[in-house]
Amino acid sequence: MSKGEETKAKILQQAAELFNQQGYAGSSISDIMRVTGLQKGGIYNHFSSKDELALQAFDYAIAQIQKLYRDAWRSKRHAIERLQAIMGVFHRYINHSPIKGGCPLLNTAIESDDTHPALRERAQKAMNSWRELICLIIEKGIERREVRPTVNADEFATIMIAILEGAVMMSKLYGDAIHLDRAINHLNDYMESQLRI
Amino acid sequence: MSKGEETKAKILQQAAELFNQQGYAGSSISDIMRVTGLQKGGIYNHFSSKDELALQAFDYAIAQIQKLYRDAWRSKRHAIERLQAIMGVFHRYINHSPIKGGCPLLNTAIESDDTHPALRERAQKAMNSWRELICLIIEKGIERREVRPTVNADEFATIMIAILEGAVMMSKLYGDAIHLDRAINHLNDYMESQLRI
DNA sequence: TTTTTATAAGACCGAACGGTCTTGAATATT
DNA sequence: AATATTCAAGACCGTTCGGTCTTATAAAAA
Repeated sequence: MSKGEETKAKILQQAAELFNQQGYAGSSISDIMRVTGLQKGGIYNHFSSKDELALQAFDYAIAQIQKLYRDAWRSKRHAIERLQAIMGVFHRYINHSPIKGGCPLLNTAIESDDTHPALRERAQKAMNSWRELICLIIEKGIERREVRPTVNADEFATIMIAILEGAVMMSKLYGDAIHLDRAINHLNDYMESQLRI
Repeated sequence: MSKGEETKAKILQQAAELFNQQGYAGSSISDIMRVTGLQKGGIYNHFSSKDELALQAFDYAIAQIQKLYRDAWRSKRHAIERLQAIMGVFHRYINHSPIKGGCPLLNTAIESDDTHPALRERAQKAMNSWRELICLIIEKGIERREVRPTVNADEFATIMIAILEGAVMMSKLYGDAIHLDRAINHLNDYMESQLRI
């Protein structure tokens, strides 16, 4: 990796964290200069605009967590265990994350939905890929007789993601992990009683 | 209501809607001037700063929806019906709201948690009052033998709010009400199978 | 080692920001 | 009807915004 590529990666990492805490509208170029320790020239040499940086920083944040998901579910064979592994990654990511500020998908979805079409589209795609991952695990689980064939994968994905993201919002609001813990307990109970054969 | 009080109320209504769509950092005084049709003098005559307006606008938005909740649950006698009535208000509020942009509590919680302590505190209080309302309904329901005495009211409140808010995020992200509908169906099923005696 | 290229600094720009203050007009009070 | 008060307009202020461009230097290629 050349000097320039290294600088660009560092900007993305630090900008992603800043955006995740302060939002896109709430973060100025000066803020980015401060956290990166660079001047304007150093930033605009790699990104054509604040907007472009925001889009790439979001993609960077999502790519990071997607890698964690992939590793987690591949390490398990049973569908229920795979879903639990994903919840475990989510839990760890929120409580001691490489990118502070909670879930980038949640934060970006909330901020962009009425204001920033390009960012919203990226958030939609990230959400699609998460939903599809959950659906795939469940459908494979049905094939393997681990999950009841009556389960609607798409509906379960909605419920699972909604509870996790809603609970993160509450835990961050209070600075208390208990809400996310309750959400995960609820999902575990629900999977045992409604999904597992 | 005097002329001035009327103007102030109009500013609050329109600012609340703007903030709910664009966020606090994403809305400028010029934006407020545009939606209210007033000049700076007209706004700063009623509010000492943008921050003060933001706080009062949030309180205004929350007071509006709290009134709807109160009316809804008082119209029912059975605990399960009361919870369903609250979900009904939430559903209607999101889909054809007096204040566009989704749930102000969700939006404000997400934006304020790392950036705006005063606003965060207000969001915490609003969340507390929602949780307490749900707890109260359940505890009364237990007393009246409508709800199983084993139910943990506080835990249920977390789950109910998390699913609803998470699902609103998804429905707003996609512009598709299906996710919120699924969340409400899930909660209804859950209440029937786990709460109702 | 020399030459070329990539990289980051930072002065600079116009526009927009949040906020102040004076002033004329509209509204209440008497 | 006369007076006192409230109210909103809008010019104005210093600061910060996102973004551009030239330039010295560091890194890479020859």
